[in-house]
Amino acid sequence: MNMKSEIDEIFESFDKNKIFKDKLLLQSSYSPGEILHRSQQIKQIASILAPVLRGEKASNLFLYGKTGTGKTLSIKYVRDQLLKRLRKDNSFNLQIKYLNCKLKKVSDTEYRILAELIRKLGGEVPATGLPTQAVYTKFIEIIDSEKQLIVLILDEIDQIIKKISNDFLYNLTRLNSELSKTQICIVGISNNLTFLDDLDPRVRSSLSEEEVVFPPYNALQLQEILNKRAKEAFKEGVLENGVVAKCAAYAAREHGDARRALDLLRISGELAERSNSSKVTLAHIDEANEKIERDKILDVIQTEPKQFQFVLYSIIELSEKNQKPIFTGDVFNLYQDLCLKNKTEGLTQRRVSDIIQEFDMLGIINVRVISKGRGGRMREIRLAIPKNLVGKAKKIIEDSFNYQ
DNA sequence: GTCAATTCACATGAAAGAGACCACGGTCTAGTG
DNA sequence: CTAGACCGTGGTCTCTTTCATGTGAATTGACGA
Repeated sequence: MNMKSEIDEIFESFDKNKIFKDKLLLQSSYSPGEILHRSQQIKQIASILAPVLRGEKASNLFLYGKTGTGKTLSIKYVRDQLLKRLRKDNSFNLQIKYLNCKLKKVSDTEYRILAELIRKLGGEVPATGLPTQAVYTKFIEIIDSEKQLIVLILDEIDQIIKKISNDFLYNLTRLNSELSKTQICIVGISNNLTFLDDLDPRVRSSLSEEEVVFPPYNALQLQEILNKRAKEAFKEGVLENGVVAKCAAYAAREHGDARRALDLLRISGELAERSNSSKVTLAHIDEANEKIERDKILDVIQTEPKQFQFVLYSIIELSEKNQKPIFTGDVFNLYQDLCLKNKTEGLTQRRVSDIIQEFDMLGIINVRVISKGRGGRMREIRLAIPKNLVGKAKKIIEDSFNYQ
């Protein structure tokens, strides 16, 4: 977004780097050689998937746990170990493919998931234009072209259900019966604990032949994880006493999310670096915590399409004017005025209603459906942007008004 | 006073349209031998 | 004769509209005490 400050940031950290030794270790994409507090789960996964080493189909596996509890990390670790072991004894063809269903370019449709899978398996599919059935056929073709064993790891598998339907997974689980040579084994990962309940029973039983649960880390475990990485990532002595503990405590409060803890630590370090401090202090953590929150919100606002921004602007205006909670009708009216003033075609109330709901999901507003008896039934909307950000948010939207 | 029907102002769902993008196969055109 | 330009058809995707149905409780009005 603001390119300049990002560039500055990079230059500075190269220029007079007093804080970091190796920042990469704090990036969420980094996978450590050793995973703390997950040996139990990793052992489980390994023993369930072990049959593939003999060329047999393993049970379908289902992993669940909240975000940042090491699911992805663990499965990738096991995958790497399996592949490493395999190389020594290459008597059959094993493929382990990891696919995150939530990535923007992937998610959403059956077509794209299949296309992405095909691409991972070395095929070519155009981004659009083909009938879905054709892609499906091609998928089967490419899988079944030779005798092999495939392990499909589908991360954030709950997204598939939400966006597409049960049918897709159902087809996937039944794939084996359509294949003549190849066998396929599915590992589903979800951070939605209730996900299994909404699942079609047929899918559920076959998808979760085996389950592994990832409990959240507690503050102590988080601390150990952070400590281990911090030792490598930071220069000696730059962390003030209690910094790690505080990061861990913050993250533990957010259902033990290790990724969050690492982000917090990294951004604290960056802030310290930028403010030319030689130490990362407790204050930096608070600052970082705020920054993460702020960036998240402002970024969302900025990248939202125009109509969404109009709606949000209406909400902001209204909630600034009166302290009382506001309702769908108010927002829609003001929104229409706004469109009129800007000579823009407005959306229908149906659509605006959906937009409001989407904002709720993004966490920018809080919404509750209430009934005022004969006064009707509507959403009660409250802005969830911190007060000190409202002005900034408004400005962002105003700026983007002026651009067109 | 009580109880069921009514009514409001939307929420929520389903389906379908518009417009952008794209692949594929067929046809046309121009360049080549 | 053939490679490449061009076009029409039919597909997906996203955002949106249209039409339909659902919904929770205040209000109403009939009813009985």
